[in-house]
Amino acid sequence: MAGRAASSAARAPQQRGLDTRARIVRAALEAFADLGYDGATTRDIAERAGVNQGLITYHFAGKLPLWQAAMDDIFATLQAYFAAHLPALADADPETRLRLMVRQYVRFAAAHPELHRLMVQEGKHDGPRMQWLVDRHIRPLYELSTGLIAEAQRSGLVPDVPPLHLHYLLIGAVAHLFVVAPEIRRLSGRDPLRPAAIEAHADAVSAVLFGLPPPRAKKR
Amino acid sequence: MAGRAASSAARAPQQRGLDTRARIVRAALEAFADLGYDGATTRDIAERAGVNQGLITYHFAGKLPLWQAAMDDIFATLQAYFAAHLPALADADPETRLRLMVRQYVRFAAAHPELHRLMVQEGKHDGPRMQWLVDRHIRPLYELSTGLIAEAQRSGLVPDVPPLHLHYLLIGAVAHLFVVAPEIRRLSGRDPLRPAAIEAHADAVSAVLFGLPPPRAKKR
DNA sequence: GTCTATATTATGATAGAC
DNA sequence: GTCTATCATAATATAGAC
Repeated sequence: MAGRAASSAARAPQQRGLDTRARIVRAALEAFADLGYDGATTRDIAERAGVNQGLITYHFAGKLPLWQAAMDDIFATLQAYFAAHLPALADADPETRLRLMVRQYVRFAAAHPELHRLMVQEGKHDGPRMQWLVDRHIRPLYELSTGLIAEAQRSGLVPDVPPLHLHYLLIGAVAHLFVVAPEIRRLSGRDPLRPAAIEAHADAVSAVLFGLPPPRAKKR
Repeated sequence: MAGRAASSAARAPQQRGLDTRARIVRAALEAFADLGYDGATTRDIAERAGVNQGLITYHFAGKLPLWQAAMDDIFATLQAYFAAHLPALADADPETRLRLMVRQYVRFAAAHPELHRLMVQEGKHDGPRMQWLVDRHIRPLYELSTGLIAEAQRSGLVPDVPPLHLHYLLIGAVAHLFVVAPEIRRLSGRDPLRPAAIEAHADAVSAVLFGLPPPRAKKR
């Protein structure tokens, strides 16, 4: 009884809270991405998470800390995604590796359009939130990306334009289709999040960035 | 006196109102683009326009009609911009004409980042506002753009990928840099809205879309 | 940990003075 | 046409029951 109570006291009091906390974070990601920081309400987030609004103040100190936790979560997801997929292409030639990295990035953007929705929401106006985001998450990714771009340019694999421009050009080229997926559904009746459409978009990005098709080299 | 009163009654009673109405519309464009439909408040819009909040109800029926008027305004600006610039390149060869059109589009996106901010805000979630926007403004532009893309593909000027994908790829590639300009300023210390940066971005888009540099053809 | 109040503030819309 | 004043509603945050 003592042992059971002890283990229960050491685990359960956190476990349920951690589950709830995670559900709130995921609900917050969707809400902030859809409606922006101001547009999203803690009541809406609590409702999406299936919990009471007062719990947000308990698990987080308020709306801003919740937003910060949500941003930490999505960037951790991004990092875990690439950590899981990059080793698989370690033994490819540089061009194939680059093409596959771009394809993985397209797939991630399709699987998590909320990341780019959040980045657009926050990138539009300077302020404490953006400063926090740039220092904590954006700058490290930017350094990594522009480093890879400069290397690819030295190898002649991608056009020799300023890495800053190529970096943001690529983000927009990859993500915009998925960011406005509901618009495209209404406009064309087709769903850009279908696997076939995702691969078609990866082909399209590869074609404009590297030259024509990705696996099969076509001569004409 | 009758004539003066008549002309005054036919003009002045509207003129001041029209000026105020236009100032409100411009303020609304900025607010909706920055904060989204829900995040933007009529009080904030009135303050940006330098008028009282009650005036919005007078000039527009409410928040939604104001949003519609703002969308009509920015798309009219887009149409006027291309109507003013396209005739100048009527007597160029097809490739030069395409390159210049893309450059003009880059310049417009830099001059009016609020258009793309608004499109991202509204393209994310379906609903009556998006339906109105697609039917009234997005679909006609989409038909025009994909028609031009298909023609350019038949001439071998741009990669042969689905026009839907190339259309949204291009929008993202062109506009994202300007949409998140404040982020880039904080990240890099450089302003993407400088004329030199705008032209550099047009060069970058041209390089990835058409192949290397724009005016001077480089052989290697 | 989770819930039900509630205090305070801010929103969209309206009524009426000028 | 433009303003001030106000209503009803909904927001964040907090206090306290369970």
